[in-house]
Amino acid sequence: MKLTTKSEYCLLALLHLARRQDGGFVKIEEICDRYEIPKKYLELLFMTLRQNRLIKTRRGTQGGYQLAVPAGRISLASIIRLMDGALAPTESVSTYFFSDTPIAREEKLLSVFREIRDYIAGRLEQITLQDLV
Amino acid sequence: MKLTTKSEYCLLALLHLARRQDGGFVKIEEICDRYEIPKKYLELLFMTLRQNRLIKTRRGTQGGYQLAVPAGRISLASIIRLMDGALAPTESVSTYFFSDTPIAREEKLLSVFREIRDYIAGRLEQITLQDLV
DNA sequence: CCGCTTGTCTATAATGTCTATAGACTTGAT
DNA sequence: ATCAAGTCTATAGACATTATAGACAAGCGG
Repeated sequence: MKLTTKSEYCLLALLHLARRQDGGFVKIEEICDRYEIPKKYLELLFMTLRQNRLIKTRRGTQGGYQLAVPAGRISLASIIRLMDGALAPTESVSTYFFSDTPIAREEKLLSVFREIRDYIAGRLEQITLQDLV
Repeated sequence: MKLTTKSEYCLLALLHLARRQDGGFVKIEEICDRYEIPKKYLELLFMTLRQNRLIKTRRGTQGGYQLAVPAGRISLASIIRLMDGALAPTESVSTYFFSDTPIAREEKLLSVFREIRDYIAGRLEQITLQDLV
């Protein structure tokens, strides 16, 4: 796992939406202003979030974004996997993004990194946006 | 932290040297053959390991590489930091490679990733090549 | 000393990923 | 109708990754 701005921007943006869940739709510019995120870039990232049903949108005046699911049901793991892929330190110990890497044949090395992956995944699956509001 | 082939190749190569510590110098070709590593690439990586005193070399016939330090004194953390940088999932929670990233202002998010960083670093600092021989 | 073998070092190239930006299009409210 | 938002596809610049090439240096065996 390595967080890029994709995950980081989305974590911030979704957290912002979680905090404004009461009101209507939140304009993207509000989020960009608050966290200094390039607007066009966040729009791109939001497309992915929307296609994966994490957020709902409305167009036009009064348009914007809101969470499509209660904040308590969106884990940090799901956000990061969506934006940056595997939580594991290397894909040879990844559950959802498995592929062979050079260390694949050294079982002891693998088990070290599997243990780390399990810790990370366990932790990030447990924590939701609600916990951070 | 994200392992690239740099770390993975070096972990394998150093582990191989750890297993052949008794004999003399190990030729790079032996390692490359065993793990299917491009020779010129591993030579490049070995330069870094050598400049950081993890390995010693001898040139010419009977030349090759060997560990410069007992296997029990080389942690996985030191290898990975050298080749791939921060163990932390993002540099805003990294001790040795700190820099600002977008999530820097959200203290709760930071603490989640700090906890993960601490786990990874603790684990990888504890495990040495000797443990994997 | 010669010639072979092995490591050293610098430069560079191919490919992929990250981080956007541009611009034409769609939808909804008034 | 018009304006204000989001949608979508394409593309580009910078950087990282993964090497490869080639000239050089050092050690060994005769």
